[in-house]
Amino acid sequence: MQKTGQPTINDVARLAGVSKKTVSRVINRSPLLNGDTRKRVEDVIGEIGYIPNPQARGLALRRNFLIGLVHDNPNAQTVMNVQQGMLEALRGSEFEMVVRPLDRGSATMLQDLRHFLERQRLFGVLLMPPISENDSVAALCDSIGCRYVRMGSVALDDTDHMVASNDREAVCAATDYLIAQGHRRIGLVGGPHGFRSARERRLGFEDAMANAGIPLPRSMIADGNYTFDSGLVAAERLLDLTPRPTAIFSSNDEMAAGVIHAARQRGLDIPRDLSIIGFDDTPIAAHVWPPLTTVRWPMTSMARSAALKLIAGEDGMPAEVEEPSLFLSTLIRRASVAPPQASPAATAATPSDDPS
Amino acid sequence: MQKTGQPTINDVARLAGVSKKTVSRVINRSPLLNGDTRKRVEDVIGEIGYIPNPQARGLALRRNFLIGLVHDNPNAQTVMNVQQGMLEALRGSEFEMVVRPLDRGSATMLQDLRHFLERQRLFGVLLMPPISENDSVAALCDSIGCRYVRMGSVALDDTDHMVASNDREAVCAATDYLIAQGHRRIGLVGGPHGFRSARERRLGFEDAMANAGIPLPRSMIADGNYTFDSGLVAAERLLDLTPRPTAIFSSNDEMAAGVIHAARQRGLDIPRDLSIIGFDDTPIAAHVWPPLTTVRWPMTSMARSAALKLIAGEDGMPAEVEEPSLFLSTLIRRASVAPPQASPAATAATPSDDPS
DNA sequence: TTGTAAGCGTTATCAT
DNA sequence: ATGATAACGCTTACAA
Repeated sequence: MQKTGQPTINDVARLAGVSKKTVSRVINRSPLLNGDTRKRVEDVIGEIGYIPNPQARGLALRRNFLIGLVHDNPNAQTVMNVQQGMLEALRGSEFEMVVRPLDRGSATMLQDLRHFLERQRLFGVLLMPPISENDSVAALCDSIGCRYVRMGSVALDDTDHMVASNDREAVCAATDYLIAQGHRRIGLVGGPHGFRSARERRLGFEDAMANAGIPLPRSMIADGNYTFDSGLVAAERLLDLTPRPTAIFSSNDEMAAGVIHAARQRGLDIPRDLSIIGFDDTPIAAHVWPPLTTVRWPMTSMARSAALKLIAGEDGMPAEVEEPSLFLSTLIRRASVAPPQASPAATAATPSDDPS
Repeated sequence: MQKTGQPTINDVARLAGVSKKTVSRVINRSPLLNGDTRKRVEDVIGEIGYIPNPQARGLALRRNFLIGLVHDNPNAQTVMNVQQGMLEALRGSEFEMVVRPLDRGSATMLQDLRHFLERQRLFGVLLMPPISENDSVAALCDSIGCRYVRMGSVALDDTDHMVASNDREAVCAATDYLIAQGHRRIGLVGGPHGFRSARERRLGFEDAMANAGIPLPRSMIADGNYTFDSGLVAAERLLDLTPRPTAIFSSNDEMAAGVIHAARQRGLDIPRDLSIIGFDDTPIAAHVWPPLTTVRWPMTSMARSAALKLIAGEDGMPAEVEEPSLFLSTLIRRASVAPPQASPAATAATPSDDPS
């Protein structure tokens, strides 16, 4: 035992009457080792509670046991779910997770990231959207020799470097559901320009409307920036229309909460006067009144797979993990959707496929 | 430059025509150094983009540049705010943050933590509530020689080892506000047993009622476990009372959201028929309908101070940072509180201090 | 003010 | 199958 309290490999070697290297072999599960010696060493290790020092190990191996999580503060719940997924994958491995928020807007963002990566010499990083959508970020990781996996709402890279959800199809299906309920005048509260997710969700919405042969005037689309307030403002614009929409798809839950507020401020009843669907299935969706029908994407599983891709071949993990790259979202039906009211000017087009 | 690509201290030394040690002195800002030499070395460092290797540094210094965040998944927003505060404090320093969720319920929780700390040899940890309330956790850190700072809703330790909010007083003030509005029949949705925060908040509530001379029958208190559903159930119990409460203080926002749902399901209007106050000021508070009056505690600032305490004296930080240990919460007044309706059986006591 | 030698705890190389 | 020896990149003695 050294003064630091923690026993070192030398202590083990001395006590077991072998060389450091032998102990090292035991630690690293070298196959060419006498069963006896191994046993003896393992016993000593157990007795004195020896734990290899990751710093020394990392130095000798010229590598590092840290995995970075790089994000640009999307909503808190998403980040937490991703952290949880990563940690699940890393659990039991020798890797730890270090978190690095970045300011997407900042001019020095790329520099900051480079500094971080070069300084810490991270083993790899998990890139969360929307930063993950930035190709130069991925290129930077590559050039520095830092592994990476990107999370996105659409395939952003080859399967070894990304996990993706199918936002476009999921929104299309959600909109189909609205249409199946009898809605024709459906508004879209879109996400911010430059966000791939916003684009995919909008495309999905347009797909559904086009498939149903419903014209989609530009006025039925109002963009927000994924915040509550922007959702409220966008909804006001939409609800000012005459005739006003009977349903609104919001590109995330937080904006959907804003839509609900806007509707409520006008005395509109949800879902009687207005149906609403959100996206993300954050806790807010279930806690809002009425509970919000929304699209759930498997962020935790995606993060877990992403992390597993990162450490594939390391630390006893199978060299070629075949983790999935594409993940499916599902529509969570709650109470914010109902067939449209038979109000004047409503069923202008086809009074057909009107369920229940 | 080595094969790894990154230049090392040797490269700098060679290029600058000095010894490693001199470069080391430059890096560590040693005072006894010829200005010329320093300049020359610094130039070389800048030119080749040398960055000291934290692993090697840590090994030589027998220390580590990682700060742990240990938590037991309270709500996501709280964890995110704390992470943000920590990161603000660590920004620009050589420290990184590694996150470690723990399962408070698990029998092996203490062992898990010990393993984590011994393996990683963390420089220090920030303990979030409710794990921070566990004295054996702090004792464990101590015994391992890992610095720690605890976050809590009341002073849990000496000022070097904790940051605390004043939950009791804050809840007392919030309840006073309800009383000042004219409420007399006020219910409490309490937090789970074993949580210090739950206890403090309840005490604050009782303080206010006692100060106002309002009797507080046991039936006016229903405990939940800080979740939406438990808040809903607790509220149902309270609202079943005859006469029913005209106001409810909920020990956190998530349960308050459950209270709102319960009230709405009975056709009660908020705040006309029922006033509600929550605690935490999570995003949910502002996004619920009506916007929730709630108590905000400065978690980000607390986390920042906690992290600064942790690294006091290190990395160029002043040796004796006098970071505050006690933090004040504030009541955020929104739309969920109003004077009680003049309904039958209501103003039994004093029809006095009735504002607005 | 600067350099030399030794060491931090581990692994790779090359013997034996 | 096992062990000396030299790294890994940096810092602390201790000299000069």
